[in-house]
Amino acid sequence: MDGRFNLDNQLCFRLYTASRLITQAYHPLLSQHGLTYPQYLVLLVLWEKDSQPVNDIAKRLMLETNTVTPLLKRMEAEGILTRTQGKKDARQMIVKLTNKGQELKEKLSDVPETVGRSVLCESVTPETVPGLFRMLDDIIGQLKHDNNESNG
Amino acid sequence: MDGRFNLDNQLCFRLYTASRLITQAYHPLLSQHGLTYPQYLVLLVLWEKDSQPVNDIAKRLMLETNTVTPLLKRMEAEGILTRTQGKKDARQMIVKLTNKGQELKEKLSDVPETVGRSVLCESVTPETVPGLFRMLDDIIGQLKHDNNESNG
DNA sequence: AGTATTTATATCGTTCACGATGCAAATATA
DNA sequence: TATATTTGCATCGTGAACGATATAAATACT
Repeated sequence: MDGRFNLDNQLCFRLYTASRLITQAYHPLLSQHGLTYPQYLVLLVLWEKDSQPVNDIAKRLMLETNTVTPLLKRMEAEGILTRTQGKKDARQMIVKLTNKGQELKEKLSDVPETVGRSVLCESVTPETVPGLFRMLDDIIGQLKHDNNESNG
Repeated sequence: MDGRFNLDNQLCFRLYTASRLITQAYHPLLSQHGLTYPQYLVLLVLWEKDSQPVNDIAKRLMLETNTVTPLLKRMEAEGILTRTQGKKDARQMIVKLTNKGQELKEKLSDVPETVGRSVLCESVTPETVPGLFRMLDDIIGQLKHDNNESNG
């Protein structure tokens, strides 16, 4: 009768599950290089633009600095990047890839395609993906706005 | 040139972000009742069908028992449910809602609608949601299959 | 200049996720 | 019936996420 509480009707559960499972799909590809999925996301950001303060990385990933800081420290301990105090602004920590971090770009070059292929199916095709992206981007934009509003 | 590594091209990042943000949207609604989002998912499962072994709950949520067990223990400590050894099979722990757990169903009755409204936007409407569900279900089905295969 | 506020980052505590592993009960096989 | 395998759940260790809070540097204000 009242399907409000039905798990199968929940958008969030689908997003939560899809996110977990696709992260699991990345796992074998990343773990052989000692990386986790969130660490891979940091690399994507730094490959795009090297030498950024913690805050810019966090904003790009829509994460808090209290999530990103320990993550960066682990990556620093692995020799993937360096964290140095900013010169203009001594509060900032500038994050910069090491050679090892830059070399990972080549080593992981087939990851996007491999994972991309693994999600293609009847309803998810090169034709339908833009529509899916649009909906997810809209949801993200909406929620980012709402969540910020309710905090102040 | 080569957009393979562009964060904006990544499906997983969108799913990961959308999942996090929508979970954050649940937070104020759930935390006033002392619940987390994964705990709310357990309640959805038990409201659907009370008195289930740990394994059935884990399978329904597509989680491992080593994730679900501590979660259930915390909920037991809160007096939301009970865990009792199965009679037919002494290995099973049967999870059953307490009165408090059943009463939460009424107290949380407006949560699905509230969260549902908060994600509606131009491209996500009652008309387009079934298509979105279809794609997410396909992705989940695909990855569940793949991930199980690669383990054995 | 001196004080208040904001900003950038970090620390702490709690709760997931999950790989690896352990253990006891149930089941299959010899 | 004895032994091997499978199954259901739990424990342990690690790495996120994130709310709350702390701290120091930068900025605004008086």
